[in-house]
Amino acid sequence: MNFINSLNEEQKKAVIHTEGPVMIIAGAGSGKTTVLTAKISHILTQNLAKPHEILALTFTNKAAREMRNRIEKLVGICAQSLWMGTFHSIFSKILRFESSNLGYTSSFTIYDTEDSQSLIKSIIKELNLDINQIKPSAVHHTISSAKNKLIGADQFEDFYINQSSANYDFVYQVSKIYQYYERRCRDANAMDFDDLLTNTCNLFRKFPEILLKYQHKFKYILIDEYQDTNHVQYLIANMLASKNQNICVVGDDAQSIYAFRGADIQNILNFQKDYPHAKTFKLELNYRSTNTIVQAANKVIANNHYQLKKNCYTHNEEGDKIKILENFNDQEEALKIANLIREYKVRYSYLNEDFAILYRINAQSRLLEDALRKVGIPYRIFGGLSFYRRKEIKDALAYLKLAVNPYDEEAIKRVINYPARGIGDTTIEKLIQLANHNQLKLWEVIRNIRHFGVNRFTGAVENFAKLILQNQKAIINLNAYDAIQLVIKNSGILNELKNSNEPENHSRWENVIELMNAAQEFSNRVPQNENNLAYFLQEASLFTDQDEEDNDKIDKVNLMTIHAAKGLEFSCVFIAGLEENLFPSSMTLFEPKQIEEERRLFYVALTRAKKHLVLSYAKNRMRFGNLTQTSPSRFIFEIDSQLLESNSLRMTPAKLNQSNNVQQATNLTKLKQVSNSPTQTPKIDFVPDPIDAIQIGKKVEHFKFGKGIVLSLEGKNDDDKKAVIDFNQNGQKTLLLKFAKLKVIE
DNA sequence: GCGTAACCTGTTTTT
DNA sequence: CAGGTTACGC
Repeated sequence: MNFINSLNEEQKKAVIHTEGPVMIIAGAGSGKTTVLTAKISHILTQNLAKPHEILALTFTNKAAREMRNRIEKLVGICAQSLWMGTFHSIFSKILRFESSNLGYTSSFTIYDTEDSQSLIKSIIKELNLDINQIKPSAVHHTISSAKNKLIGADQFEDFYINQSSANYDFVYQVSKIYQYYERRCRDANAMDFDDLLTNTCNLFRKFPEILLKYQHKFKYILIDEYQDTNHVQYLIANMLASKNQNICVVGDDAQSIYAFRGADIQNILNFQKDYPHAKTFKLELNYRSTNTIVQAANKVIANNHYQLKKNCYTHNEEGDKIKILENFNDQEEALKIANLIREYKVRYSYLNEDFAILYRINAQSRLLEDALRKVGIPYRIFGGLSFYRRKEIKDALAYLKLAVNPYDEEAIKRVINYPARGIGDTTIEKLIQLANHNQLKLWEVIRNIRHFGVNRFTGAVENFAKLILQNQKAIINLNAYDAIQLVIKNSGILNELKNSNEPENHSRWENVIELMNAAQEFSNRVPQNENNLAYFLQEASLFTDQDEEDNDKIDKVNLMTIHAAKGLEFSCVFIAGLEENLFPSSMTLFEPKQIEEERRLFYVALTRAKKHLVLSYAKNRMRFGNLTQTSPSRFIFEIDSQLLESNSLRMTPAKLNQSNNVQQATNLTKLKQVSNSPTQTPKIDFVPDPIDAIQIGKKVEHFKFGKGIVLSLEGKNDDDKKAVIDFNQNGQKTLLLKFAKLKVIE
């Protein structure tokens, strides 16, 4: 086979070993995608399986699409029937077939993060809890990680209350919210992102015959980016593979950067334990970067404790040294980067698209954009607000969702008064109350509003119900495009936007039109049986920033977060904002494990570069609206200084972990940030006995302290005045507690 | 019920 | 700085 001959020896071995469990550890730039594509093509051309018998799970839709296209070039049109996509999209598809077994209809809708948090927020309000103490985002995160461990609402309290670091109050409240949340999602015939995984898992556990069907169906299972799978994904993959044992996982533990989202690096570290007969292949030859870049990356990642042994190397040229860009402040940084891009374009004959500027947080893009505009360099920005998350698009989608699933509570709340029909917050609250008291679903109350007596708002609610019912009827048997046209027209959104005086509403109008174009494209693309609103909405819900297609072919510089850059490569990479507290992020400074994830993130950033690498930091940066002094990131100093341009680093590293004093100073900074009165200096009282520390607030009874100090802060209320910093023996692990908002870093 | 203006609060990363 | 929330006047 032609495509096999072009591989190197290791790659070839990994490709032709098709039977039994296989783990491929693929270093950055080692041709991972090539191997996966070749492997699937090999299975097909050897007639080991039909396309629809192969399940290939990827991390993004875009990765799936690209791989499918490449396979199609090798083996032809049959690649279209491969089961290839993200965990979430493949499992949604399975869940639509099997939904009735779980008590959903096949037209269930999907709640994105915003929907989930909005629902949690209303539950918190209904329970009369303080929104400032129990934050919806924190609750959602806690529920989400519980779901990823397959801990249901009924087991939640038992599970977490036994943890030594548990905050009883919080656990109790979340447990309650969790139970309501689950119930409301089910009533709404909606699944959140986590449900798409846990429901699939539960489906297979409860119905062995269904599991068996899919075990037989999928002769080969391949999983890309295995280092970023979470526990549920891991369990499902193992269940599906247990019959044929043909599971091939591909990944690089050094590039695991999604632990915050539940990814469990142990999945890849333990693969050999899970499958003792597994064959492991290591792809260590880097085709992408210069030797300088490969060595720098190796040196950095060597500082991590949790990793598989690997020796990445390259036959590429030595290449130029890594440049360090020191700047007075963040504005100067942006401007210098922009100017350097202009310079490099001439010196190395690069195009705009050969450049990427990577950063830790999306907020950093603003200044960079300003500078690029000023210098006249066109740029393309990835991430930020993706098309399907914009307000006007979500409004339009809400009407579409209601047409297939009127029970969708979040969709109802979104558009019941948009365009305005005189149904305000109080009315909505009343409707929800009616639903709760009568054990009904929100839609059932709205549809039968007259049964609950006649009010000022009855007519308005009735009209809304009529509109939804009308849409629901009208779209039966329509394809996605025709359905959208009809529903959008009925909704009155376009008129609302068109008649508005506000200038930004014109572009919103254009976006809604663009949504209709997307539906047309969808209807032309998908097979007949999937050409309906439910599937279109599913695609929209699971669409991510990283899937965004370039809609123009103009040569532009690329701007994105490092997370968004995973899997991409550029000739010249700038990493901006390499400062302590920003990268590594201030949120991660206390836990070695989190620092390791930040380091892997840095590793990912470094290894995106093919030829040139510029590391940049500013000595002053605007944060919280005021100027703060910074010190260069510890990660810069982990690179061999011989690999850096000489004399380029003028500042010395912040002294880390040298003594408790320094550690305390860091913690104080941190505390000041947390405190409501950051300008005031905290007074420090040393408390020799840890018991004293425990007695300060009732809520900490469940914590175990090592040696601790107590700080009294000049806060607005009593809670703000109390904080405890706890050091364990080696002075490394730090717990930071503030009773007002107990923030625990395990 | 709705619109505006002052006010508060808090910053990772995203399927 | 920015977004989200509250207070207030219509």
